[in-house]
Amino acid sequence: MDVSTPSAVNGHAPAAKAATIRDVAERAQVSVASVSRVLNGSDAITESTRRRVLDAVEYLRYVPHVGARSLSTSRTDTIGVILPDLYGEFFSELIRGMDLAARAHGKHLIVSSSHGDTEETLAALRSMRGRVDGMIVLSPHLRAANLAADVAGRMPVVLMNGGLDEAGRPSIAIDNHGAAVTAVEHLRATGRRRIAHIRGAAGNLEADIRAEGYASALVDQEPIIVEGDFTQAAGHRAATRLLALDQRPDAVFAANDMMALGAMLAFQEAGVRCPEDVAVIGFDDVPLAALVRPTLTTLRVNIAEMGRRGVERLIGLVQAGPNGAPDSACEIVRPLLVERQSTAAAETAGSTTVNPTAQPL
Amino acid sequence: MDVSTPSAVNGHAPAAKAATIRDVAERAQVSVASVSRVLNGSDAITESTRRRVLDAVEYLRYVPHVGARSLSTSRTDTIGVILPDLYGEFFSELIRGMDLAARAHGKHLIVSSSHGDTEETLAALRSMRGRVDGMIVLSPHLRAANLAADVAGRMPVVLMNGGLDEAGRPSIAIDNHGAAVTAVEHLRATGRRRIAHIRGAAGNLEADIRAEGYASALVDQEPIIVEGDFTQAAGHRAATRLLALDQRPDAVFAANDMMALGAMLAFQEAGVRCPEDVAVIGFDDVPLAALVRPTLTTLRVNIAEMGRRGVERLIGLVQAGPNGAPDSACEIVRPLLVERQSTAAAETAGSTTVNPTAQPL
DNA sequence: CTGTTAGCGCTTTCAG
DNA sequence: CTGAAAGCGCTAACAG
Repeated sequence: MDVSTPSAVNGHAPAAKAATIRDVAERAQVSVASVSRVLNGSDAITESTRRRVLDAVEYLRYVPHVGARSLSTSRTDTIGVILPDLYGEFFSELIRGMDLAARAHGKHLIVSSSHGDTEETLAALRSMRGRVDGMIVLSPHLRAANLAADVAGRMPVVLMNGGLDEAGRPSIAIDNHGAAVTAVEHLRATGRRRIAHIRGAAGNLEADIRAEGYASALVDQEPIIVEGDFTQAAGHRAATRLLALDQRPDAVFAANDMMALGAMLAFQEAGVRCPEDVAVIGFDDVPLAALVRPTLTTLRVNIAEMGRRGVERLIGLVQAGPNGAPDSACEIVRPLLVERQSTAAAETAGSTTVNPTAQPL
Repeated sequence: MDVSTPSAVNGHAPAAKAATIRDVAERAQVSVASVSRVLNGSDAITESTRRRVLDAVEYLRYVPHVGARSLSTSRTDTIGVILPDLYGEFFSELIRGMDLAARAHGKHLIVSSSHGDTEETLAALRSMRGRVDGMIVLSPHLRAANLAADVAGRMPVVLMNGGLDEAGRPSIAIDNHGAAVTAVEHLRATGRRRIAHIRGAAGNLEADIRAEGYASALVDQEPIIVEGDFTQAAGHRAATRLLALDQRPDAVFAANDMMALGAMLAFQEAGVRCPEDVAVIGFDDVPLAALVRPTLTTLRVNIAEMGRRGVERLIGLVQAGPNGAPDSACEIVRPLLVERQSTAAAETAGSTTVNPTAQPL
């Protein structure tokens, strides 16, 4: 052993260049096939061969080249995720859930954001060819998502884009319509009779469905819908417009929590009390919802769980292979109503004068 | 053309199996080499060849197989990121910044979390071999990070683990010590004389350095340190313990914003006013910091920007190649003091009776 | 049980 | 300007 080589000191080969399976075979005096076998724990192998191989691996610090491996096995053990964006709690929770599930199955995750652009979605998808075994596509636009599924060709794809009408494609979607109805009904049940809606970005599928659900659940009133884009600032602006109305609403259903929070802030600034003067309900149940005062009633979506399910669904498809039973089901996630202070019943609300001097967090 | 094949209708080949470069060559009546040339825009190519190739590509919906390509070019155009966790705003912001930078340079991102475990960190690192051109490693433990850099062998690695003493390795770190000193000095400048510290998890490098910086900046007082773990709940517990002290502190420096918020909540519940009775300063400047009341003074770290810098640094290393000028610099990010209400000067604080009835968000 | 060998899909000399 | 052929590192028959 050439002790003059620095790294030879700790019994390792100089790592000028990463060792290949051939180097290992050579050093262990066996064929590459045997090395491969040992490393993949496949066949029966003589204990002595195994030892020699493992020693060589150790000595050379050999790490199999996944790229090469997947080229020959045509498996990558990686799943691709295409998101419209990476900003905000929704996506980070989703990724976390997916990562957890992926790890549990020994898969890798490769994430790409498309910035909501259909072209970019497709570009991202293409660039994943040969890099992943399957994909999960989130897109606020039905078209992009479906297109993506087409482009993918034989690669399994799970759609998670909020639409329920993914006929023929494996997908997971939130029951946006049903949840919106639940929101309105809850507001009515707590005594509100003039309910407004701050909707999400135009053209966004989920926003459309929630708005539609809202409208369909109204009783004795016309829809009062103001545009938003899922940001807190938009919620603030929308609420300001609502306040300027001749007939102010006594309740607001915001298409997500961040807008609900923005609206609450606007109300507060205007001296309009929540929930006494106006009730507010959000959607998502971001952690923040329980931290503000009044705490925010909302429709909880277990995002990480959705991510997990998406991954497991996809893994199922991958394992089934192209000849597996065709999976065309749309799994539905039903948001859960979480009642908090912001929609406390109108009649009892007035008496909720708990420690008015406290500095709410 | 076989019009009976469904997809032949829109002028495409049946996509039973993804087309390879050979299929394209065959259909275009050229060699695979020419196809490769056209696709890589390399050599000069006859216009007619180019056309034929592009037509074939279009017809076959050919997408190059990145895995195969990288096997022969030994480039992957992908950078790997190993994080201790994926939970919370810090990491999502970091990933967002990294993604932005990666996209800007036409690179992909592959993220893996190690759950803080050194073994897992190494495993993740190994599994990235051949999949990435370089890595960014975040680890709260110096050891894991350094080990990782070793294991990586010839692969460029940028460390982002909070330690400043990464002698000999390219790295990016927050000036935790300096920022902690700034926090203490700010508290003193606003009249506080008995400053406590809620520290981060034991064994966490950043937590250690912040605590040390805190202690070093004290004047005329002994350190008052209570343990935390970066969660809001820990901040709450820690504050409760501080309140039980014989001599209550008149200021608290929490090692991050979430703990600061938890502490504020605890103070509020105990009827202790902030900032009048006790000032609170956090670290990070999460969005929430500006939304609570009182708004939270904190040390802002531009996380997305850090992510961007990490990626660009790594890309630089990758392009420089193994023979590039050795880069052993530690880039330092200095947090910025953002003064808000939670540390308003003691003497003026009393008069800040702005609209006490407002429902703070 | 182990070695030989033919690819996986692509890039890249090296000759025409 | 274009084609033939040699790999990149690994796996998986197929023989021994």
